[in-house]
Amino acid sequence: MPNASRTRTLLENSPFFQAAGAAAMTEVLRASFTQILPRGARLFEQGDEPDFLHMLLEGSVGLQAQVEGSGSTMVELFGAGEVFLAAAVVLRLPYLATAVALTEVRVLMIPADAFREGVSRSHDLCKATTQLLARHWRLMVDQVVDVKLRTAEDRVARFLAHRVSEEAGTGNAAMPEPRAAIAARLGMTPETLSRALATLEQKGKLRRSATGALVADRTALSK
Amino acid sequence: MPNASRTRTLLENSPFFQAAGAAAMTEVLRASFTQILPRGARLFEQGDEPDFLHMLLEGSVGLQAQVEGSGSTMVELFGAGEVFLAAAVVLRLPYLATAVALTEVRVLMIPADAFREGVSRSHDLCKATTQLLARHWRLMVDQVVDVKLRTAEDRVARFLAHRVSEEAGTGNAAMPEPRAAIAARLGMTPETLSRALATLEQKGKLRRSATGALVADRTALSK
DNA sequence: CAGGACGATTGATCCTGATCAAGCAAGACG
DNA sequence: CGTCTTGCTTGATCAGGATCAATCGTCCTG
Repeated sequence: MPNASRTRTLLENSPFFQAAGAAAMTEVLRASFTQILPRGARLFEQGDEPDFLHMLLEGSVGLQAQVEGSGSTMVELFGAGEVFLAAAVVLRLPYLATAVALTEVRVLMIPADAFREGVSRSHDLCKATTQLLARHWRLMVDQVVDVKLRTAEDRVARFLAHRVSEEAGTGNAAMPEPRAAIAARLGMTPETLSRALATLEQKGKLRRSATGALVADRTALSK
Repeated sequence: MPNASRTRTLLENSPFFQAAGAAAMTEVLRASFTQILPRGARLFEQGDEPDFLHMLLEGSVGLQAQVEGSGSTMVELFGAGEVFLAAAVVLRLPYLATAVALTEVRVLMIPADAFREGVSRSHDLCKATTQLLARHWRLMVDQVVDVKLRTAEDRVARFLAHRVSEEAGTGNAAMPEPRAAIAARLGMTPETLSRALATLEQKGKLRRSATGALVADRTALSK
């Protein structure tokens, strides 16, 4: 399938597009364009004024926050179909984090002005934005609970279980992004992540396929 | 000042009310009422279907999330003027956390139906909601960064600095909520909070007034 | 094919903050 | 007015995960 039509399918099936409705979206999309970036590229930097709202069409992007003198973490990972950093765009406030391409990515760039105008003009688009932000808020709540309450091994198990449930069918947990990024998202070092994976494998909750991909027993993982 | 008019003032000055505009708000407020609850009361429970959007008029409320077998944390603290749990109301999804009154509170109860209808009818109210959610998302991002990257003592210092800056004028950091709640919000035990406060005091970044209230040197705290 | 370079894994040790356990101050109540 | 409760503080010990360090495997490149 060529890129153009795959983009359209992905777009139209995304929850955000669904909620906003085709009418409002085509308007906003008129000003948008797609871009392909290699692993390691930065979509924007912490502190920048937001010029674009992004929708990830393919690949994986990490939101990396750095703190003077204390290193950096991955605040969130986004996969294909996700629209991100609506918060900064809506508030016209500098990004709190840098967006890094963790794999090669194809990303739809929606100019911030066009988006804000769309939100102003279209009530449906505004409502869709509200739902998007509400969902994202809840994801962050989940993460806070995870980091504060669960052990490193638990967090890894839950992360894998979540990945498995996204990958409909096969009990396969894809981890296309570098270990260091996943570890940072989970609030641990790569060493700890590695050990947790080893432990889970040893407990039989996980095994490696011939290709090295992780195959998980979902029911075993969630407990 | 009697409660009724104080309520009106607080309401009209809140960022949410400002953004939504008086017209849309009066409509929504028609169905609302205020309630006074003692410390320890629960406004709603984790898992409940949201029946109300809440606006805190006085006092302090904590969002407490509990995890089977791993205890519970305070995900967020809300003070007077804050509107909370718009996310659950917007999505019609069960609350992820329990709301506990950490002091005696006066709270405006906005029926979820009335609010959702208001958002559907009024584009301004919808825009105000996106701004509210965007702000709340950023608060959670801040917290994730804090918990993952900073030491307990740093988090306490930053928390105090923030409280001081809210308390315009006097370098006074109010802590009306129980220590255990603050500690949980900061991702530590009450013991660790206590020790951190002692250390900051000893470093001269903090002192106690005659009444026992904490007085902080803001510039010293932030570094 | 040798030589790096980089990411993941494994091993040894250390440190922050949790846990367990007393003390202590202040209000509640018979 | 004593005692009981509750919340905060202080002390001693423990453990989960970080850090430091070495090894391994894979890919890249000359």
